[in-house]
Amino acid sequence: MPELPEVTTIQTQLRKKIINKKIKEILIEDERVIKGLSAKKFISQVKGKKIKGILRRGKVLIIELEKKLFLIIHLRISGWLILSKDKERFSRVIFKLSDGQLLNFCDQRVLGELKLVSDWQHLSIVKTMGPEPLDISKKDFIKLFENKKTKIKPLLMDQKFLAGIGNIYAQEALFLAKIDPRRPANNLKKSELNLLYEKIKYILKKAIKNKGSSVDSYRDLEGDKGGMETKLKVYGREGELCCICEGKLEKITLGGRGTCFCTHCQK
DNA sequence: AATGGGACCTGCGCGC
DNA sequence: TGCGCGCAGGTCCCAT
Repeated sequence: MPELPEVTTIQTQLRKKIINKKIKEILIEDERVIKGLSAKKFISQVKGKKIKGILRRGKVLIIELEKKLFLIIHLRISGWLILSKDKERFSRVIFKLSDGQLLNFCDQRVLGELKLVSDWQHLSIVKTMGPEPLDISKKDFIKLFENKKTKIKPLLMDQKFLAGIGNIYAQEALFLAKIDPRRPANNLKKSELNLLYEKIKYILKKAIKNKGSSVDSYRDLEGDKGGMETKLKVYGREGELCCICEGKLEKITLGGRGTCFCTHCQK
Protein backbone atom coordinates (compact mmCIF):
# COMPACT_ATOMS: atom_id res chain seq x y z
CA MET A 1 0.00 0.00 0.00
CA PRO A 2 1.26 3.50 -0.51
CA GLU A 3 2.86 4.50 2.77
CA LEU A 4 5.44 7.21 3.45
CA PRO A 5 8.20 5.70 1.25
CA GLU A 6 5.89 5.15 -1.72
CA VAL A 7 4.41 8.66 -1.50
CA THR A 8 7.91 10.11 -1.13
CA THR A 9 9.04 8.22 -4.24
CA ILE A 10 6.20 9.70 -6.27
CA GLN A 11 6.85 13.15 -4.82
CA THR A 12 10.52 13.07 -5.82
CA GLN A 13 9.70 11.92 -9.33
CA LEU A 14 6.95 14.52 -9.75
CA ARG A 15 9.36 17.26 -8.70
CA LYS A 16 11.73 16.29 -11.47
CA LYS A 17 9.07 15.97 -14.13
CA ILE A 18 6.09 18.27 -13.76
CA ILE A 19 7.16 21.46 -11.97
CA ASN A 20 6.38 24.57 -14.03
CA LYS A 21 4.23 22.63 -16.47
CA LYS A 22 0.69 23.77 -17.04
CA ILE A 23 -2.40 21.62 -16.68
CA LYS A 24 -4.10 22.14 -20.02
CA GLU A 25 -7.02 19.79 -19.73
CA ILE A 26 -8.63 17.40 -17.25
CA LEU A 27 -10.50 14.22 -18.09
CA ILE A 28 -12.59 12.68 -15.34
CA GLU A 29 -13.25 9.00 -15.87
CA ASP A 30 -14.77 8.39 -12.45
CA GLU A 31 -16.29 11.23 -10.46
CA ARG A 32 -16.26 9.30 -7.21
CA VAL A 33 -12.63 10.14 -6.54
CA ILE A 34 -13.32 13.89 -6.55
CA LYS A 35 -14.36 14.95 -3.07
CA GLY A 36 -15.96 18.18 -1.85
CA LEU A 37 -16.88 19.72 -5.18
CA SER A 38 -18.44 18.75 -8.48
CA ALA A 39 -16.37 17.42 -11.36
CA LYS A 40 -17.33 20.48 -13.35
CA LYS A 41 -16.06 22.90 -10.71
CA PHE A 42 -12.94 20.81 -10.19
CA ILE A 43 -12.10 21.11 -13.87
CA SER A 44 -12.77 24.82 -14.08
CA GLN A 45 -10.56 25.54 -11.07
CA VAL A 46 -7.61 23.42 -12.16
CA LYS A 47 -7.61 24.09 -15.89
CA GLY A 48 -4.82 26.38 -17.08
CA LYS A 49 -2.99 26.42 -13.74
CA LYS A 50 0.76 26.04 -13.53
CA ILE A 51 2.30 23.47 -11.16
CA LYS A 52 4.48 25.28 -8.62
CA GLY A 53 5.55 22.61 -6.14
CA ILE A 54 5.08 19.11 -4.76
CA LEU A 55 4.72 18.60 -1.01
CA ARG A 56 4.03 15.65 1.28
CA ARG A 57 2.70 15.25 4.79
CA GLY A 58 2.29 11.70 6.08
CA LYS A 59 0.68 9.76 3.25
CA VAL A 60 -0.89 12.89 1.76
CA LEU A 61 0.53 14.26 -1.48
CA ILE A 62 0.05 17.99 -2.06
CA ILE A 63 0.43 19.60 -5.47
CA GLU A 64 0.84 23.33 -5.25
CA LEU A 65 -0.78 25.21 -8.12
CA GLU A 66 -0.79 28.89 -9.00
CA LYS A 67 -2.95 31.34 -7.11
CA LYS A 68 -2.87 29.64 -3.72
CA LEU A 69 -4.62 26.52 -4.88
CA PHE A 70 -3.58 23.09 -3.63
CA LEU A 71 -4.51 19.78 -5.19
CA ILE A 72 -4.69 17.23 -2.38
CA ILE A 73 -4.11 13.61 -3.36
CA HIS A 74 -4.66 10.66 -1.04
CA LEU A 75 -3.81 7.33 -2.64
CA ARG A 76 -5.42 5.30 0.16
CA ILE A 77 -5.01 1.60 -0.68
CA SER A 78 -4.73 1.16 -4.38
CA GLY A 79 -4.06 4.61 -5.79
CA TRP A 80 -0.99 5.60 -7.78
CA LEU A 81 0.15 8.22 -10.29
CA ILE A 82 1.64 7.49 -13.68
CA LEU A 83 3.13 9.92 -16.16
CA SER A 84 2.69 8.55 -19.66
CA LYS A 85 1.66 9.22 -23.22
CA ASP A 86 -1.50 7.13 -23.06
CA LYS A 87 -4.35 6.47 -20.71
CA GLU A 88 -3.67 3.72 -18.15
CA ARG A 89 -5.83 0.75 -17.22
CA PHE A 90 -7.23 2.17 -13.97
CA SER A 91 -7.09 5.88 -14.82
CA ARG A 92 -9.81 7.73 -12.91
CA VAL A 93 -8.64 11.28 -13.57
CA ILE A 94 -6.23 12.34 -16.31
CA PHE A 95 -4.38 15.66 -16.32
CA LYS A 96 -3.10 16.72 -19.73
CA LEU A 97 0.08 18.74 -19.27
CA SER A 98 1.50 21.48 -21.47
CA ASP A 99 4.30 19.21 -22.74
CA GLY A 100 1.78 16.67 -24.03
CA GLN A 101 2.28 14.15 -21.24
CA LEU A 102 -0.59 12.69 -19.26
CA LEU A 103 -0.54 12.58 -15.49
CA ASN A 104 -2.84 9.67 -14.66
CA PHE A 105 -4.43 9.30 -11.26
CA CYS A 106 -5.04 5.56 -11.22
CA ASP A 107 -6.94 3.68 -8.56
CA GLN A 108 -8.11 0.11 -8.83
CA ARG A 109 -10.45 0.18 -5.85
CA VAL A 110 -11.66 3.76 -6.17
CA LEU A 111 -11.01 4.59 -2.51
CA GLY A 112 -8.42 7.28 -3.17
CA GLU A 113 -9.38 10.91 -3.29
CA LEU A 114 -8.66 14.25 -4.91
CA LYS A 115 -9.55 17.56 -3.28
CA LEU A 116 -8.93 21.24 -3.87
CA VAL A 117 -8.16 23.61 -1.01
CA SER A 118 -6.66 27.05 -0.56
CA ASP A 119 -4.90 26.09 2.67
CA TRP A 120 -3.75 22.49 3.04
CA GLN A 121 -2.54 22.93 6.60
CA HIS A 122 -6.13 23.39 7.73
CA LEU A 123 -7.31 20.05 6.38
CA SER A 124 -8.52 17.98 9.32
CA ILE A 125 -6.41 15.01 8.26
CA VAL A 126 -3.32 17.25 8.38
CA LYS A 127 -4.23 19.13 11.55
CA THR A 128 -4.62 15.95 13.59
CA MET A 129 -1.60 14.19 12.12
CA GLY A 130 1.25 13.04 14.34
CA PRO A 131 4.91 13.92 13.76
CA GLU A 132 6.95 12.78 10.75
CA PRO A 133 8.94 9.69 11.76
CA LEU A 134 12.00 10.79 9.79
CA ASP A 135 12.08 14.23 11.43
CA ILE A 136 11.28 13.51 15.05
CA SER A 137 14.10 13.39 17.62
CA LYS A 138 14.69 10.27 19.67
CA LYS A 139 13.74 12.11 22.82
CA ASP A 140 10.40 13.28 21.43
CA PHE A 141 9.76 9.85 19.95
CA ILE A 142 10.13 8.16 23.32
CA LYS A 143 7.85 10.74 24.91
CA LEU A 144 5.05 9.81 22.52
CA PHE A 145 4.70 6.44 24.21
CA GLU A 146 3.99 7.67 27.71
CA ASN A 147 0.57 6.53 28.93
CA LYS A 148 -0.23 4.68 25.71
CA LYS A 149 -1.82 1.40 26.65
CA THR A 150 -2.68 0.42 23.08
CA LYS A 151 -1.01 -2.46 21.37
CA ILE A 152 2.19 -1.25 19.76
CA LYS A 153 1.46 -2.27 16.18
CA PRO A 154 -1.95 -0.56 15.73
CA LEU A 155 -0.44 2.44 17.51
CA LEU A 156 2.41 2.75 14.99
CA MET A 157 -0.19 2.72 12.21
CA ASP A 158 -2.30 5.41 13.87
CA GLN A 159 -1.73 8.54 11.76
CA LYS A 160 -2.58 10.76 14.70
CA PHE A 161 0.27 9.16 16.63
CA LEU A 162 2.94 9.03 13.92
CA ALA A 163 2.44 10.04 10.29
CA GLY A 164 3.06 7.85 7.26
CA ILE A 165 3.49 4.34 8.65
CA GLY A 166 1.07 1.69 7.39
CA ASN A 167 0.66 -2.03 7.63
CA ILE A 168 3.84 -3.01 5.81
CA TYR A 169 6.43 -0.89 7.59
CA ALA A 170 4.83 -1.28 11.03
CA GLN A 171 5.32 -5.04 10.72
CA GLU A 172 8.83 -4.72 9.33
CA ALA A 173 10.03 -2.24 11.96
CA LEU A 174 8.70 -4.39 14.81
CA PHE A 175 10.38 -7.47 13.39
CA LEU A 176 13.72 -5.67 13.10
CA ALA A 177 13.36 -4.33 16.64
CA LYS A 178 12.38 -7.81 17.88
CA ILE A 179 9.19 -6.53 19.50
CA ASP A 180 5.96 -8.54 19.71
CA PRO A 181 3.27 -6.51 17.88
CA ARG A 182 0.75 -7.26 20.66
CA ARG A 183 2.76 -5.61 23.43
CA PRO A 184 1.10 -2.64 25.17
CA ALA A 185 3.05 0.43 24.07
CA ASN A 186 3.70 1.81 27.55
CA ASN A 187 5.24 -1.44 28.66
CA LEU A 188 8.18 -1.22 26.28
CA LYS A 189 11.56 -0.65 27.89
CA LYS A 190 13.55 2.44 27.02
CA SER A 191 16.13 0.29 25.26
CA GLU A 192 13.38 -1.25 23.13
CA LEU A 193 12.02 2.17 22.20
CA ASN A 194 15.52 3.28 21.26
CA LEU A 195 15.88 0.30 18.97
CA LEU A 196 12.40 0.79 17.51
CA TYR A 197 13.22 4.41 16.74
CA GLU A 198 16.34 3.34 14.84
CA LYS A 199 14.58 0.54 12.98
CA ILE A 200 11.66 2.72 11.87
CA LYS A 201 14.10 5.22 10.39
CA TYR A 202 16.18 2.46 8.87
CA ILE A 203 13.28 0.67 7.17
CA LEU A 204 11.65 3.86 5.84
CA LYS A 205 14.94 5.12 4.41
CA LYS A 206 15.73 1.75 2.89
CA ALA A 207 12.26 1.62 1.30
CA ILE A 208 12.68 5.12 -0.13
CA LYS A 209 16.03 4.10 -1.61
CA ASN A 210 14.33 1.12 -3.25
CA LYS A 211 11.44 3.24 -4.55
CA GLY A 212 8.87 1.58 -2.32
CA SER A 213 7.17 -1.80 -2.14
CA SER A 214 4.88 -2.97 -4.91
CA VAL A 215 2.47 -5.15 -3.05
CA ASP A 216 -0.96 -4.92 -4.60
CA SER A 217 -0.92 -2.65 -7.62
CA TYR A 218 1.38 0.17 -6.57
CA ARG A 219 3.60 1.59 -9.30
CA ASP A 220 5.93 4.58 -9.30
CA LEU A 221 5.51 7.59 -11.59
CA GLU A 222 7.17 5.78 -14.49
CA GLY A 223 4.86 2.81 -14.06
CA ASP A 224 7.67 0.69 -12.64
CA LYS A 225 7.37 -1.60 -9.66
CA GLY A 226 9.20 -0.65 -6.49
CA GLY A 227 12.20 -2.75 -5.48
CA MET A 228 11.42 -3.09 -1.81
CA GLU A 229 8.84 -5.88 -1.71
CA THR A 230 11.42 -8.63 -2.17
CA LYS A 231 13.38 -7.20 0.77
CA LEU A 232 10.48 -7.40 3.23
CA LYS A 233 11.22 -9.87 6.01
CA VAL A 234 7.75 -10.60 7.41
CA TYR A 235 4.98 -8.77 5.52
CA GLY A 236 2.90 -11.29 3.56
CA ARG A 237 5.22 -14.15 4.50
CA GLU A 238 3.01 -16.14 6.85
CA GLY A 239 3.91 -19.79 6.82
CA GLU A 240 7.40 -19.07 5.53
CA LEU A 241 10.49 -19.45 7.68
CA CYS A 242 11.90 -16.59 9.72
CA CYS A 243 15.15 -15.38 8.13
CA ILE A 244 16.84 -15.31 11.54
CA CYS A 245 15.68 -18.32 13.57
CA GLU A 246 14.05 -20.36 10.77
CA GLY A 247 10.87 -20.73 12.82
CA LYS A 248 7.54 -20.52 11.06
CA LEU A 249 6.15 -17.00 10.68
CA GLU A 250 2.66 -16.59 12.14
CA LYS A 251 -0.25 -14.41 11.11
CA ILE A 252 -2.72 -12.82 13.49
CA THR A 253 -5.22 -9.97 13.29
CA LEU A 254 -4.57 -6.78 15.26
CA GLY A 255 -6.88 -3.81 15.06
CA GLY A 256 -8.56 -5.52 12.14
CA ARG A 257 -5.32 -5.73 10.16
CA GLY A 258 -3.33 -8.76 9.15
CA THR A 259 -0.09 -8.96 11.09
CA CYS A 260 2.77 -11.33 10.38
CA PHE A 261 5.56 -11.89 12.89
CA CYS A 262 7.98 -14.36 14.41
CA THR A 263 6.84 -15.58 17.82
CA HIS A 264 10.34 -16.76 18.58
CA CYS A 265 12.34 -13.62 17.70
CA GLN A 266 9.78 -10.97 18.67
CA LYS A 267 9.29 -10.77 22.42
C1' DA B 1 -9.63 6.25 26.26
C1' DA B 2 -9.59 2.20 23.81
C1' DT B 3 -11.43 -1.18 20.91
C1' DG B 4 -14.40 -3.36 17.44
C1' DG B 5 -17.04 -3.36 13.56
C1' DG B 6 -18.96 -1.56 9.23
C1' DA B 7 -18.67 1.21 5.15
C1' DC B 8 -16.33 2.56 1.15
C1' DC B 9 -14.58 -0.36 -3.38
C1' DT B 10 -12.82 -3.84 -6.98
C1' DG B 11 -9.84 -7.51 -8.57
C1' DC B 12 -7.91 -11.51 -7.48
C1' DG B 13 -7.34 -16.24 -5.72
C1' DC B 14 -9.30 -19.91 -3.74
C1' DG B 15 -12.50 -23.95 -3.19
C1' DC B 16 -15.75 -26.78 -5.24
C1' DT C 1 -13.60 -24.32 -17.02
C1' DG C 2 -16.49 -21.48 -14.26
C1' DC C 3 -18.82 -19.70 -10.65
C1' DG C 4 -19.24 -17.38 -6.19
C1' DC C 5 -17.36 -16.09 -2.08
C1' DG C 6 -14.12 -13.74 0.86
C1' DC C 7 -10.13 -11.22 1.46
C1' DA C 8 -6.96 -7.23 0.87
C1' DG C 9 -6.32 -2.48 3.44
C1' DG C 10 -6.39 3.49 4.74
C1' DT C 11 -9.51 6.24 6.81
C1' DC C 12 -13.71 7.72 8.78
C1' DC C 13 -17.66 6.96 11.55
C1' DC C 14 -20.48 4.85 14.97
C1' DA C 15 -21.25 1.85 19.00
C1' DT C 16 -19.80 -0.19 23.16
